[in-house]
Amino acid sequence: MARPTTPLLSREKVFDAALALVDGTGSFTMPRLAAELGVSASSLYHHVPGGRAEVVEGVRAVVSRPFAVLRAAEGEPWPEFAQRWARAYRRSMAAHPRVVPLLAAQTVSSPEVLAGYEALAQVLERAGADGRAVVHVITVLDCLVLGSALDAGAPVEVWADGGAATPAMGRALRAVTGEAGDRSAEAFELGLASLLGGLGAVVDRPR
Amino acid sequence: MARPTTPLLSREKVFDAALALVDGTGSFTMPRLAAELGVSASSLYHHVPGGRAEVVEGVRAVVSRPFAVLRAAEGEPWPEFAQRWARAYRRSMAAHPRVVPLLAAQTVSSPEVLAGYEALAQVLERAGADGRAVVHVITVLDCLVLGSALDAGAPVEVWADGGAATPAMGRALRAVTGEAGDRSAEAFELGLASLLGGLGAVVDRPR
DNA sequence: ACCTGAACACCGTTCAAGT
DNA sequence: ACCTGAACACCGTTCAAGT
Repeated sequence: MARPTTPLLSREKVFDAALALVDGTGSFTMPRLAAELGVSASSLYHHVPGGRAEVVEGVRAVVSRPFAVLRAAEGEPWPEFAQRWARAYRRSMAAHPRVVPLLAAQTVSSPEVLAGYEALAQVLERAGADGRAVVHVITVLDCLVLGSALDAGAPVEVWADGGAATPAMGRALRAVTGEAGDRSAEAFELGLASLLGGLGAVVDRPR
Repeated sequence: MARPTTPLLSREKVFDAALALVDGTGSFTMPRLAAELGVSASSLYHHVPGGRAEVVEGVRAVVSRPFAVLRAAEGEPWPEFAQRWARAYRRSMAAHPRVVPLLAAQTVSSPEVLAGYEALAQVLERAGADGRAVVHVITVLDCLVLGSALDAGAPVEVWADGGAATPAMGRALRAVTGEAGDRSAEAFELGLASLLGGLGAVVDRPR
């Protein structure tokens, strides 16, 4: 067919298909992605010249969208916004658990996602935090979110079947399984509440 | 040469060489690993029948050793041990930043590393924490450690050169660069202190 | 501009063959 | 038991060729 009258591909289509592939199978390859789109592998490079790494970054932007568009309301206190920020970020990632390890292996360069970080930096700055405090608070929240998103995708059974080798872990897990609620999300909320308490001192009274 | 009188390889040698390769280049492949060991790729499978995934798990065990051998002292209070635990775990990982994304992509199955988690579970259990509390506390600390270890390996320049798009992040980072001290480690300490404060309520007064 | 097929240098893994 | 080379099905990426 060579050049079709209307393009078969677009960046959007490529990223969406890649996300669907990772959600469904846990990984993606350029040939499989092309097949899914009914196209040859080399066609992808016309729309995504950066190749595989650019596809991953595009998937990051798609997955992070609900988080990346967050902006503080007029006069919203920083702890409120930081809480919204961290929750939205984790939710975005945890909704696509198999994508997270893929993203963790690559540095953030998507402008949309960077804008999400900038929003929090501005709120902290306006609250009177100095540079150190801004960097530390964002780093800590980022760590908890990323760690929790990874955790949300990992199967728990590992610990349980350790059997004789990990009796205390086994007991704790048996006590929790079958309960309502999301173990990973609950732990995240516990951690977030603790962090926001502790971080208050750093923002409100910069050293 | 076929079968040598004394084996050329051992599991230890394979794991150590893989770690060195990842530390040095950021990744490893079976052929490159074999070349580094002066051996053919197919030889590796005699010592590591599980292939690539087993090598990754072996590297995890090597990297985590300083953490995995931790045990609580007689009568050591749980917050003290939890702090030692989290610090040792993060230090082990942050010492090999390029290995962390590799490990994050794969579920923990190394018995040595699982024993490290079991040690913390036992301390929490003895302190009177119920199953829910044990699981939540370990999960939260695990998230912070893993997130921070990933963060420790990521380059920061990304934010700075966003330029006009991320002015507040840029200001904050310029204020911090050139300072003594490790940004990632400081943020981790801040987060750890906050968490241990907040988690106390859950352990000491299980719901 | 956009798609294709052929080609290149690489993967991870298996397996019969050697000692 | 331990190492080898050949083989297999697969990668990511490039590029000349077509419309």
